[in-house]
Amino acid sequence: MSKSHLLKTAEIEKISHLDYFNIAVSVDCVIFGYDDKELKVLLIKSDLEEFEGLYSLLGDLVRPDEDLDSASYRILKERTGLDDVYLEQVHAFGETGRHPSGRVITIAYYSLIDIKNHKLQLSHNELHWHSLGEIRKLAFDHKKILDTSLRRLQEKVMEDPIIFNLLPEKFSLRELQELYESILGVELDRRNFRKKISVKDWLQDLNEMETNLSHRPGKLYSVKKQYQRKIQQA
Amino acid sequence: MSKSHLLKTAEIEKISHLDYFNIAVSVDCVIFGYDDKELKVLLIKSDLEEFEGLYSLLGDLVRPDEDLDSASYRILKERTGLDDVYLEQVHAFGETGRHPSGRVITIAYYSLIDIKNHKLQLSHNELHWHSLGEIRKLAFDHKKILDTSLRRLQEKVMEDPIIFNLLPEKFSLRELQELYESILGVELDRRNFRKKISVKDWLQDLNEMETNLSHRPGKLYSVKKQYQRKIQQA
DNA sequence: GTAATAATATGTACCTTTTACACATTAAAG
DNA sequence: CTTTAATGTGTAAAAGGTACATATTATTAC
Repeated sequence: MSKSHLLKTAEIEKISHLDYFNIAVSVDCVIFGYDDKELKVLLIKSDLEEFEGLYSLLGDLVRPDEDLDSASYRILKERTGLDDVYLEQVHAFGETGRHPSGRVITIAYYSLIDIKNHKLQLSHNELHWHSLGEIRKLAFDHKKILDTSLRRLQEKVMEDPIIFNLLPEKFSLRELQELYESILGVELDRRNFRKKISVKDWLQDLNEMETNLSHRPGKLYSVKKQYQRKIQQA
Repeated sequence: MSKSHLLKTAEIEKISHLDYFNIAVSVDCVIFGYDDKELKVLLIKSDLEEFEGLYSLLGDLVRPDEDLDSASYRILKERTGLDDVYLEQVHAFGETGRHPSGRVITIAYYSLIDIKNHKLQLSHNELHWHSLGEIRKLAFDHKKILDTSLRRLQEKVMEDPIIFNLLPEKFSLRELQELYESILGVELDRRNFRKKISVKDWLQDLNEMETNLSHRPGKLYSVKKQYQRKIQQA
């Protein structure tokens, strides 16, 4: 059961005579990463016949004895090996027809991880990073979940210092700006961007420079300790 | 079952041997109203022994064949007789210990209704309007749900024309300002408030005046037709 | 070692939005 | 017709956002 959040039809039927307990609850994680100057999301090939060839988000059923938040942490840990991630609940999706095998409502979370730093065990898992621009269709209602999560991330990213979860510990202002541009889908003016960031006072100047570039290196920064929040409560 | 969203312990135990289907799903509605210059919320006396004397939000279990949104509409309709209301999903609350009788996760919605216009059948129902300032403690985790919903309403109310769901069809700018002040918990400057509202262009000047006042009456406005949205999608 | 390259770092003028604040007007009541 | 209790309105200052150009620096190629 932990290998997939998909329900087998037999399991649904076994309990369908019970009136109020034949709704299954799952958690789906929109795992955002940033690499190669593009915002990406971690997807798995759907193993459901109905969705052959399509990818889906990572999810699993919620266990009777675990909190919703814990379930999303567990899924991330099981699938990626990571346990030090930013996670935030987005929305509950519960239309009757959303799962072909039966009634499953799902609570969507998004998470932000630093692809480079955390080496995932992707290969044996059929997990792959997909650029957001290239995703047209996903299994279930996962495209809608992805869109909603991205919108939520966009709304939040200028207000709260969560973006640093997508970056390595040390980064330049250019890298930070490029990441903002990927998330927001707009180009930003460098001088205005730096002004705006410096007003927020999120960054620690490390007095170090980029290395291994074929041009003038930029200063390196990290996020100040007090802004390294990983968890977001309701 | 439709009379309450509370679970009887026997029902929980009957299905507890099933691994993934003994999570019940409920919907709880934070029903906001505005009357007597105060923001109010509709509560019912808890019929659970554990919460004797406490009030709780209106909720019910989600039926296997109904969408989450439909469930929240149904609850509102059953409890208040209203079917023309603004509803928006807020958050899923799913800690293991949140319901004393078993595992129940709940999806919270808030709704905005015009108390004066819609005469509810409150009496036979043990339903009562409570001023937000006076609520200290509620059954279950409903205080937390209420706080989260209010915060969400506050974030949204200056951006989207949803506030008019709390007012009668015709209202003065003073009434509108007082309502904003109740929701946001701050005092607003009259001239600046009017400027801000007029920029948004949400209002239709009705060329009518208030009546039955012992002072100079104000102009009456209504929200423009195109902003009379009732439903809010994910 | 000098020039070319490709980036970093920085400031100012303009415009828009937000804030603070005061006085003339009006309908009703006495 | 005076008092009351509210409505309706504008302007100046501050803060925040936008548009925009030049000097500097580490590296690479010659």
